[in-house]
Amino acid sequence: MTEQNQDIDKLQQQRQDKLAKIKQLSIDPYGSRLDDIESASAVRAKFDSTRQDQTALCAGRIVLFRDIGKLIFITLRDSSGTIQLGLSRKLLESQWDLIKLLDLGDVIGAEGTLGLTKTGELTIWTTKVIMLSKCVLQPPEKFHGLADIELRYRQRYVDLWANPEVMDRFKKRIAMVATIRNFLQAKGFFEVETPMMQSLAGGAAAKPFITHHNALDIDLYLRIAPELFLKRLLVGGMEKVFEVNRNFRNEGLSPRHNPEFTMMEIYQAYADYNIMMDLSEEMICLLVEKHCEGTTLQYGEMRIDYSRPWRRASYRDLVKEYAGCDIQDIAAIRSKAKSLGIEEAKLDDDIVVNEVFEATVEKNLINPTFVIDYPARLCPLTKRSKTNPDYAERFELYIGAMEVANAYTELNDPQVQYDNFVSQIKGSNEDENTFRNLDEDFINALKYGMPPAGGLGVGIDRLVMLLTGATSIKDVILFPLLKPEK
RNA sequence: GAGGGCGUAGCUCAGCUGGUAGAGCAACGGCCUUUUAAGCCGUUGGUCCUGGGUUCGAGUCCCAGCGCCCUCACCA
Repeated sequence: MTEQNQDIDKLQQQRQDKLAKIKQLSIDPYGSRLDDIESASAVRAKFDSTRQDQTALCAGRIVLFRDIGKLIFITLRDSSGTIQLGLSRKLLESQWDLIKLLDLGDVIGAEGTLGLTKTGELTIWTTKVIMLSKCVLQPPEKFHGLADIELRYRQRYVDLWANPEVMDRFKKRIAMVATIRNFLQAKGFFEVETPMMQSLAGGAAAKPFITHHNALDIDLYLRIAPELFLKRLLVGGMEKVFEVNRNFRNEGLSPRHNPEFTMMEIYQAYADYNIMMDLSEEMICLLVEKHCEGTTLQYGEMRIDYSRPWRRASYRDLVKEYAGCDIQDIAAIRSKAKSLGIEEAKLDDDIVVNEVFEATVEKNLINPTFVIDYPARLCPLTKRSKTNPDYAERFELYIGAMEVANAYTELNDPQVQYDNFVSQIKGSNEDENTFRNLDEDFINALKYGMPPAGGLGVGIDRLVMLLTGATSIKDVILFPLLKPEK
């Protein structure tokens, strides 16, 4: 039985009728394996206008259809781009019945001879059309594409071919992640995978998602960070490791936040946060060089200059510069906080300082800026500065007023780490609903001795946003979270 | 979670201070062998997001709900 019913709309019914007619021609409307296909861009690249004997076989979706009677021009799209097919009745008399049943949106293969039209358009003068998949739904309008934002996210499978810039952006993301992997592997980093389901969600201050394992009858948390497992690998003797994978945080959505997002974390034994700074600068500049046009990129209203060297400024100096007060001067900081409308009275000193930082400094950090040396109390997993123990050897990288990376000289003293965890748990309040657990096994690992190390976390989605000009994180995630319909 | 905006044909969009639903693309029929969002002639197509209410009359006004977007909050 079919799922067809009276509710099926007229446009769909017309296409179903064509599908039936294709079957009557003894042709499978859903095709089969097709070997030796060339991409549209590969065919464009190989075409030699001095030759008349070149052939090509392409496969893709019909996105434009121009029927001139005994001649039909089709624009076929694959992930590499488009190529024009010329279907002449003279050449394709035996297949003309099938050709008259083709619709916009159908997936077909076409084989023929390459040539140029009068107007110089590269064309496959087709000698054989291969039906690969019938499209029984009406595709979006050919010129505007799919514009409805909600539909674009819900039906990304249409968005990707209806709006070529969407395919291009995701291809860029894919290429950038590949560049990152190659870059790190060439430096001798091991790419590893650590648990996404954890019995303790640690390594960050965030609300986790909870799930349940039936056989063991235990609750598990989707990880909020891979940090504590990657450091265990340092203890295990892997000196250089990285992981690119999803983190999950049970928080609100925004143009910069998706509940699952891709984080890359890198750990390097015998290094420190200065080495991580150099590494991140080198890596992101490589991405700009390989995947972007020029070193100054437009992002929304901002023009961001990625040329090296990037600014490195201390947290304290930046607060002085943009808030006009010294973070050591708590009275001044509190009065500044009040003037910014921050309810500072019930907050700890260091939290107030950070509120002031976020309210005054962040929005000014347009060009890549390393904010270095954070107040130590904000950094429970970070080693303190030897020269001034009030500060931790930590930096955050800001680009386009957005935090894209966070790095430390990793704390490797098990006793200090233990004390930090305990005081952090004490400091957390109930309505915060943030899970803070003491990971005793992690402390145990540190007791075996973790080499001094630098660690770096990079928000891949945000980096891709910046480098592809996407102002919403949903535009760099293939299937962003949306509420289910109805 | 709070505030603001949006939801009309398969798609992209009009629709004024309330008067009975429109265009382009797509589709269908016709013409056309070098088009480029092909063109020309003709035709079809609507639970105006859902449910209430006000009104002689609601796409339009009011209330509630659903979804999306923006801003804010939590955070990366």
